[in-house]
Amino acid sequence: MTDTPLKTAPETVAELAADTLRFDSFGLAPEILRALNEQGYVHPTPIQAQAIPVVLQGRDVMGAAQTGTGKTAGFSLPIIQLLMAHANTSASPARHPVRALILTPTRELADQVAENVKAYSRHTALRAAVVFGGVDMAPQTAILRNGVEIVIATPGRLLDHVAQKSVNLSQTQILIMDEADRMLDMGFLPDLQRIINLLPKQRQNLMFSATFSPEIKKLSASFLNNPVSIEVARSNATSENVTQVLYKVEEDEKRDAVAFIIRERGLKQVIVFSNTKIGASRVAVHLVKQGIKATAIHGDKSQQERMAALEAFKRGEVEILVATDVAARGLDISEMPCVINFDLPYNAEDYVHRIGRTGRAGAKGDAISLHTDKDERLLTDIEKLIKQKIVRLQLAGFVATSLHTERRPFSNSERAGRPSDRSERNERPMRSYQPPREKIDPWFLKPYEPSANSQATTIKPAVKLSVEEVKPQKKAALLGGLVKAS
DNA sequence: AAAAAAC
Repeated sequence: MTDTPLKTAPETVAELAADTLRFDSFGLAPEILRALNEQGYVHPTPIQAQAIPVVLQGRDVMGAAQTGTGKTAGFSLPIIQLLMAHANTSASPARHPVRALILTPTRELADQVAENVKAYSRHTALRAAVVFGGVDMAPQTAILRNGVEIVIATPGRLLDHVAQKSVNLSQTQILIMDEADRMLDMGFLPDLQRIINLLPKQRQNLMFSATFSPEIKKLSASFLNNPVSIEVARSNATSENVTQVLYKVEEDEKRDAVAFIIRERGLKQVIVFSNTKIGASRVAVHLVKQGIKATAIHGDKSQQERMAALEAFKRGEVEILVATDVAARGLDISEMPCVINFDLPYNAEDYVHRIGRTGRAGAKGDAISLHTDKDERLLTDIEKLIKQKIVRLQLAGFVATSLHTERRPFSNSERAGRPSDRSERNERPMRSYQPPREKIDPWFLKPYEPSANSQATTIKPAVKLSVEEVKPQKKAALLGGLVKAS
């Protein structure tokens, strides 16, 4: 499925090992290998190479892996194998006990994991069902009552089915918690605890998390039994394939800035992240008004609308998906060349997740974030977490230039003495800014000079731009902010 | 502070 990344040159020992390995060297059943063959998969990814043998041994696993690493296949292939190998050992097969349970934090992710599991198990007798809220319960109930071995679920709806007695978890041998850090963030712990109380004490546990916070370590210590740690990417690290930049704008310029960036770079298949549901909707509306094919996806939309938006985006009918953090994790959408943070996320970890939507599977990606004066603290948190400084650039036509009374970029001399606060300038923001259509290059960059050992030095802009020196005092101010951070 | 997830 789209879950398995393309191969790139091996870099780590694990990757080297994975390169010489083939799926048929794990002792997987012919039915599974056949499904893999049909999809053209021969070599496992690093996390698959590490996870498959360990899961097959029946060990608990704590996996630190971002999406796009082949994580889903990493756990679903061996659990399919385990369930096949120990088929029908249940004393009461008529009761159709669920034998493996996969929990995810969002409905879309549940759906996606289910699609993968179904594809990998299609030649086996195993049945899988996906269960999440926002849609009619009756069809789910019917499938569950008919009997399934594997359930993929969001916690709330699963507990609903438990209350209705349409699902029996008393003989579940394997529990998989996907995106466990997200589940904690979202306050799923009580539901998680309730579900775990329904499971047999003796079972195999697999927990996956993109980041490795103290809370996750605590959860792992309480739910996992002597787990094997599997780590592919450096934890809390962002992909080296992703070029990260920051553009400073004023709050009321953000929507225009996003439209501008999309148009100027000719971006297609971009996720724009907003911190709020209302913000996401507004940005989408604004982009549509500017003739950009955009739509919003967030938790206030019906499940039908959410699925339709995602489908339209995957098909390319919608080019810009404006999303809340509902889409930050897990969703595997191919060909994501760029992610834009309309707002910087409140949690630094969410930054990692959001920009993890691009630069997948060895491809290059751009992560563009807008920030305002108020975001300095968030920025220092983010830079601390990812252990690198993000290059700060300025966006022509914004902050200091043509959004205002004059519809052209300010000259250097004009810009130099200009107060940054709009009220001081006694100016009214322009409501709908139309970037110049002609071939006036509206971009300029003020490269922020990173500290000597910063990784940001390797970052190059994605578009050709003219470069201008940063004023010494401004540079000092920027540096000052960063020095305090580290 | 806000997002997500059950009716």
